[in-house]
Amino acid sequence: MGRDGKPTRDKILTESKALVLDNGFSGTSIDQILERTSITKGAFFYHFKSKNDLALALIQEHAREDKAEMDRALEKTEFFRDDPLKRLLQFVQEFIDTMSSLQKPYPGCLYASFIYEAQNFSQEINNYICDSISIWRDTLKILLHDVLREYDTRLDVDIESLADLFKVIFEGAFIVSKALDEPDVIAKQLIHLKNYFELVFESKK
Amino acid sequence: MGRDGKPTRDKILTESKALVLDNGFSGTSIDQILERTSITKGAFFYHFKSKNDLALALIQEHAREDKAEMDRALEKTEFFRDDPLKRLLQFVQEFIDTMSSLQKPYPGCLYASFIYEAQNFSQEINNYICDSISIWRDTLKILLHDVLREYDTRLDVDIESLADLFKVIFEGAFIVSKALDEPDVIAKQLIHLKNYFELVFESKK
DNA sequence: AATTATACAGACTAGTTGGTATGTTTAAAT
DNA sequence: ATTTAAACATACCAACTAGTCTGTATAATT
Repeated sequence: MGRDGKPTRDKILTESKALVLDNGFSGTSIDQILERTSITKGAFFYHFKSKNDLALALIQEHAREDKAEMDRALEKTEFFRDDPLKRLLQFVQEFIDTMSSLQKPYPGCLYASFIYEAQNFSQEINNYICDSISIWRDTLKILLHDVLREYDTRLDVDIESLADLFKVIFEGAFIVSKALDEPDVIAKQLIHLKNYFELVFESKK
Repeated sequence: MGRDGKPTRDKILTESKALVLDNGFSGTSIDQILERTSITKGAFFYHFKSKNDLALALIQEHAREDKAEMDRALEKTEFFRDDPLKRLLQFVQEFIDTMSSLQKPYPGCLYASFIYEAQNFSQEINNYICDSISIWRDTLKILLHDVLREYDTRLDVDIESLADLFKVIFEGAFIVSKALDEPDVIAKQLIHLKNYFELVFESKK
């Protein structure tokens, strides 16, 4: 009954995400999206009942991919579970590897883009962003507490904010990388995060 | 000849900056600005020949204040010039102090806001942002090289990216702070930067 | 007091915006 | 072959957008 709409919907999401990261959500018109996807208004409003509905779908999709990347890195580092610090360091290294082969600056993060025009969005969307970033905090907190069971810290550190530091550096690096048009900023900043982890923890005597 | 227009112009800049940080630049209409400032279209377009002209003025003004804060912190830490590490740490501490008394999340940074809709702006504006962030890099590089003359590093660090880390953490902390609606994120993240500086440098033997 | 340039007020416009209404095509199920 | 619902296409609209135009108030200068 009718043809398959998923490719169209996916195309809309992919192209509009790219447009939003360049122009902002308010700065991206539906007509622009239609041009990039070579579809028409009828098709667009068949898949999304409003522009705000597209925003919600964009964030949900981004949150899905975001969490998937986190889980992938978690799985790949399970091998080091016996040494929680090694695991933590390798966890960061996974993202260094991903980010060190960029030719152009990373297009950026939808969370950040949306946060800087948060008043245009429904509370539902803003909650979604809040929850998604909290997941990183909670996950990193677990990894850090595992480390603390076997390591001391060379100075007093607040673990919750140390968990946040991961996303903080990512988001900040995106912005500086885009501003300076230097793709390698992101990987280089993540190396400093890894350095900090290496320096702040020491084996219990 | 005619009355003083500076208060009006300043009011436009102040209110539109606040609006832009909440709604994005494209998401902020001139009518919104008129409502917030209680002026009329005639007054607005007397002071700014176009909306893009306002964008340029906003960035220039923000860059001015941004640099002023940096210079203020530099001056306040000149006292520690004999110990470059102490000076660097105190430099960071100055911003920790400023950011630790926030009741609401810091409204954010115009550079970041603009970067996420960069395609809507002229090259002149984007260059302005690039130059402004480069100033932080260059200034921190000087402070760091001063440190390196009297200290060793506990592990290999790239100085240029270490200089960038300052703005990276600031920008990232703004976003996470806004997303989670937690004002204290910024100061806490800056403390980690200070920690990192403390840990990475050690006195030459 | 008259002049003059500055600083603003407010009605107006052409183009763009998100969104709708109605019709048409597609392809699986009967 | 016919039906049927999903997947589009296209013309259209009201509201909003940035920007203009013409007129008026203000205050220092002559």
